[in-house]
Amino acid sequence: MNKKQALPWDNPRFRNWIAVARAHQLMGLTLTRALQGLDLKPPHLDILANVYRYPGISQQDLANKLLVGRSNLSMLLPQLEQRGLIERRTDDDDRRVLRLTLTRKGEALTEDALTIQTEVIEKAMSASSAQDCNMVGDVMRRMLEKLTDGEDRE
Amino acid sequence: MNKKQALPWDNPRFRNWIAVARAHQLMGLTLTRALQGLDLKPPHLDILANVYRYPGISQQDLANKLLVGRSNLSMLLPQLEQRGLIERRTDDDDRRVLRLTLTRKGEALTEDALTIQTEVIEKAMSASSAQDCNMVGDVMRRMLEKLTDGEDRE
DNA sequence: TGCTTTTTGTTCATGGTTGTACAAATATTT
DNA sequence: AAATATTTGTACAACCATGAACAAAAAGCA
Repeated sequence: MNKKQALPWDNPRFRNWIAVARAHQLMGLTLTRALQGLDLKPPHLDILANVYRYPGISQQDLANKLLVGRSNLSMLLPQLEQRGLIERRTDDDDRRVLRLTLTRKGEALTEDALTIQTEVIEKAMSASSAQDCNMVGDVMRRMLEKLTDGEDRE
Repeated sequence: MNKKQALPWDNPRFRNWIAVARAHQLMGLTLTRALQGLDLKPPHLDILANVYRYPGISQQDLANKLLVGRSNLSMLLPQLEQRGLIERRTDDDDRRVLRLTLTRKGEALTEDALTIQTEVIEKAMSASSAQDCNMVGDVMRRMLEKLTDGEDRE
């Protein structure tokens, strides 16, 4: 009869990954709402947080870290620049690249936003032990390796 | 000196969640490329997979399952309908709701796409034991509970 | 040096997602 | 029964993200 040919939902890895996807999406929604008082959305915070952590990063390197296209940043960065959160200065050694840094205001806002994000994350993960959370991180980092490995060749 | 006021990246839960977010995004990119032979994108597959699993589901219920807005489905479903993958029939008992089902063609395509998705997932998670994967799923499901709990009250 | 190739960032057209405002059908209240 | 409220799906404008085509700068090579 071949009822439904072994539903993927019976596959443990499949089912568990779906849970990851749902959790991530719901986290995105929650974070969006938590950040709206700062007039920030998750994509903006991703940018700010990485410039906060890696001052002077180039747009290309930032795009690689965020796993987004360069054109994306070309659209978003001018907004953040006009809001006075970020500065773009062309590198003297290589006049193609724009180096990104946060302004005072940008740093302050980023710290506020990261505090909020951390609270949301800690609350959401509070039902799991630190050990379990580390296990999750380990599995994810192994996945990142697996996925980036098979990527270059081609 | 207050160097950088305890970076969130020093927080284990924060750091582990960032790994989840990156893995999810990279998985999305990988799946996008794996599906492009079928002319499907992940959002379309999400819809098809859920209609496959819950035939006769309403658009509202589907939106809830996918954690997206109704308007989103109002935009996407007509496309899938015109491609002959999905059928929308108004419920006789409640003529507001549209009940969704897959056509033969839609079922076949969905099965192909799910096979591909399952392969991608299994490959990505192949570096982790089944037990670890289950642990990940458990943590994620607990997060979903935590996040949906604090949501309604307001 | 002069030519080609690569890298970096921008622009533009396209498509997915959202929230708001709306119309129709149903449920609830009076 | 009549008025009101809620629910379901749609229309529209705004925003985010992408890939392709492009210009400028740098690197590699003849």
